[in-house]
Amino acid sequence: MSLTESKQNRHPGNYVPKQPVHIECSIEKALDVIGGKWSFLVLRELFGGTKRFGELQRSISSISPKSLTDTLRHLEENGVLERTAYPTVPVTVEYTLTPKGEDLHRMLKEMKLWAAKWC
Amino acid sequence: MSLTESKQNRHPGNYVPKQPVHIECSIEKALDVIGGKWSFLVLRELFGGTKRFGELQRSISSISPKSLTDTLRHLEENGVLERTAYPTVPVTVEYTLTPKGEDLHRMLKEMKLWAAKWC
DNA sequence: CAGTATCCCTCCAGATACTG
DNA sequence: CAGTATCTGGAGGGATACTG
Repeated sequence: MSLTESKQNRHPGNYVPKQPVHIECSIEKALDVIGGKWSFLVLRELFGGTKRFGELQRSISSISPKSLTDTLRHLEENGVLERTAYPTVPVTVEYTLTPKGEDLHRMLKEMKLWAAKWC
Repeated sequence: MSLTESKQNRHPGNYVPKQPVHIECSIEKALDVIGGKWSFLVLRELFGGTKRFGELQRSISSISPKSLTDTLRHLEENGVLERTAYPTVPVTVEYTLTPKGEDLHRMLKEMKLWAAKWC
């Protein structure tokens, strides 16, 4: 599945659905949030606490900066994480899960349980 | 996300990962099963009981036969559904969830709960 | 009925290079 | 450091026609 986003396109060339799709708020929405190729890997890292861009890039084997940015942006737009920039030199940026993001934990846990049982 | 499959390629041109990927048996595996564009829509139908190819095609808005076949095959390979063909004329084919497939229900339910709470 | 077989084309992932 | 800008191949999905 691919990721979708709102009409106003902040990200040239990425995450634009073929046709604007009305996402009914249910499984489809949940899958939109975690279904991306990298989403749950980023989330997994953030469950361990606040992380910086570089940290994420290093801990997620060879994700390109573009893919990481796209994924982070998509998660941010869906309100599961928060981006905070500190005006240091050079810039410092931190990513933290929101309560909505933390709450994904139960969902992910069910997935692990299912896989553990059947695979 | 896209779907992945085993090395022996039964489906020309579809569901072939760019590089063969070792799927660790966890969230990744669960996402591989339900993460496809059509997978959970097919599953949703089958939770309501056994269905035939044509029924699925009609109830899932305008899915092409090719995509439906691909999705069903992928779900079958992952052991979440079973295909049964009856030698009638014309052919009758039924798709039914396996226990492994039925058990996806808890997972899907968690997704709905999350979405209901936060969206 | 339940699929294959093709063609075709979109469009996104990943690589690379660059920058405030 | 934390990203953009740009280019590209090829998967993956639709449309259509056909068949056991």
